[in-house]
Amino acid sequence: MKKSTITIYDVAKKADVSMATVSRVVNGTGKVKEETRQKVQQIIEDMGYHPNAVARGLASQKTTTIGIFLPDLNNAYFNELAQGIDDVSKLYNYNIILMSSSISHQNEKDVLRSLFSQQVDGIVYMSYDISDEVCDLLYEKGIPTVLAGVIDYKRQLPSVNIDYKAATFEVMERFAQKYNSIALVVQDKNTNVNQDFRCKGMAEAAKKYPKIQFEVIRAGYGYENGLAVFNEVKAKKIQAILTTDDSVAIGILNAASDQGIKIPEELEVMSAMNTKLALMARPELSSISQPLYDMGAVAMRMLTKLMKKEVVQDQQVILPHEIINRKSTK
Amino acid sequence: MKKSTITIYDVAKKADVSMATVSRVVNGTGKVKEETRQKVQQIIEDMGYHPNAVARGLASQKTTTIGIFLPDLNNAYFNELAQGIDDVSKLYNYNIILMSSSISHQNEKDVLRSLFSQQVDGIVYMSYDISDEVCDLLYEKGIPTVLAGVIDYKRQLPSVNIDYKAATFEVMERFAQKYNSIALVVQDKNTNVNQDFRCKGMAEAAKKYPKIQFEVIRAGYGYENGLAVFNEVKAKKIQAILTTDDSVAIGILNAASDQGIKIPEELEVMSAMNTKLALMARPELSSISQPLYDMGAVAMRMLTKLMKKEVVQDQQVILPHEIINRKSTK
DNA sequence: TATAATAAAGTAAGCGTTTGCAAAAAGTAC
DNA sequence: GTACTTTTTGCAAACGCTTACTTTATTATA
Repeated sequence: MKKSTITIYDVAKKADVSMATVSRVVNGTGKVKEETRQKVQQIIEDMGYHPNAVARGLASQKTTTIGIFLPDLNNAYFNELAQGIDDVSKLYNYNIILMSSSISHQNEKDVLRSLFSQQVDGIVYMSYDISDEVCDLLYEKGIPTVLAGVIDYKRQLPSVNIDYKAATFEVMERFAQKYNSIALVVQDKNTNVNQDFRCKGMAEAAKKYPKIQFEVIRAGYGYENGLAVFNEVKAKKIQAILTTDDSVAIGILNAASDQGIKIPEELEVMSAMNTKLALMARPELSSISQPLYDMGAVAMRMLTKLMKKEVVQDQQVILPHEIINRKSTK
Repeated sequence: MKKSTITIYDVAKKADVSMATVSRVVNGTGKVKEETRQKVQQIIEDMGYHPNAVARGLASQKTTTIGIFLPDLNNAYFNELAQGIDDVSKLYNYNIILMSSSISHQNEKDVLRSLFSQQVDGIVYMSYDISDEVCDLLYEKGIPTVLAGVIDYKRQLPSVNIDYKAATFEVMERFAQKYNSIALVVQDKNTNVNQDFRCKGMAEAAKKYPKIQFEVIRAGYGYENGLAVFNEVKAKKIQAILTTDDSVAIGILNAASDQGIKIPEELEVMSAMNTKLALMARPELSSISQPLYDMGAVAMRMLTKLMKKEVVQDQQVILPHEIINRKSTK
């Protein structure tokens, strides 16, 4: 155990200056004579003084802390986003308070409120979707917030995404040129905007290719659900499939292989997350590539601007996507 | 934008009591007459008052926040541990400040100090290993800390682990009964205690089975390194291999398949993390199972006790491991 | 050299809570 | 009704730092 904490006051006394001066050299604010600056700096180092972030937060009403909200700590999609956020936040010296809501939307508002009471300077919100309620709460609170990989219906909140609708359409169109039975696997949430966009993309394709049969299959997230959904795929004689979640796709892939169905010859599978799982799958998983890391990074960068009250003209960022053909599509 | 924040003072005024009383009902501390309690409670709800965690932290010297330190945000191993931590922390109403050190040990101490200045009540430290320096820093600071999935040489710090040496020995022994050329893939850090234990486990097996050739292969973490390491495996005609990292194992698996090497017939592969990746691999990856989620949970539980200054008799927890045979071993 | 600017340093009032201690109120026992 | 407990409450001092404002020192200007 060390001796009790050293405060700015201790430093001031030892340096024979006022706390204000010490504060100034610590923060680099205001004018301080170079000479005193050095003296104080030296003493700070000698004493091993480290400012108390909590006190600072209370006094300045800024915590240099941002809240990151995500539904699941153990999910490659959010983790890659989070990594982008984390790296940029480091660049700007922000600390991160993590809040996971573990699936249920129920307590989301409480979680958020807890973030508020922590006085975070800003929030990056990630999720499969965002409810109007949450969106309003965030908006009304007036605390800088940006959505990453998710978008709200009303477009009240700044966000960083790809164009889900267009991406889906592209894939669907490509499939439509070769097959007549195509499926989109979508998660069974009701209020999911992102999924909505995907469905719209498919609808558009369906309109353009009226003879082709387009199917929506609803399934949960995760590998097991992919495994499970394969039977439906098989029963319906689907020839090509687009999923949202890599784990689901891999489930389908593996279920197919296990049953001796050849991929991509008998079934083409494309996913839409392009996490690093895609490379580990066999056959390697084709995917719409969302630049997850970049999305996180851009979101965080935007948030720093918002927190500094800089004007950000385009608050609805759409990053380019790609379609990456690996071995699960022809 | 909402009207400016409501403080405990506002509530007190409206309820016509002192701040002290409001504080008491908020925290459930001290005696308050049931009648006033209800009145105040009501007003709190009506006004939508939420205590300011920062001020509270400053006044009480407790932030109900713990720091989680990990090297990589996007790594299934740490994520599963983190999930265990997160769930338990939720149970006890602790918030989480996340700090990732992104690989380099360089700035670890700074990162930790930043955690200190945030006045966290406790720390869960995860990493591939822990340097003596960091260990001492943590120890001297006297802030409750527990290591999860890692152990320090000196055993100064409480920790939760499996018995790496024994687990390795078991696998090695099993391999030794069938083959005469066996490898252990280990990460090329110098000061890695966990790896050390593994090597010791192998050494023991080597001693017991002197005719068998045991090999240590050094490689970095991650899928690509697994891919890369396969050539060495092949060149040395290794027949069975144990890796630390699932991604590395999958790299080996895939490289082998890609080159037409049959697994497990021509090469047995076992890993030691048993993240959910193991199930997604084809063939499914056999693995020593570390109960990662539980390790995280136990670590966090222990931390709560430490923070409450309860005595914890056994501070070096060893959780049982299993050897799970899937399809990559016979 | 006097005077206006400007730079450097200090003062002290917060920031929103908690909490030890004291005061007031409500019970009890006689 | 008095004296003494025991509850309830309120007061006000921290907690460690920032920052508007003031004072003092320094430099530039004429």
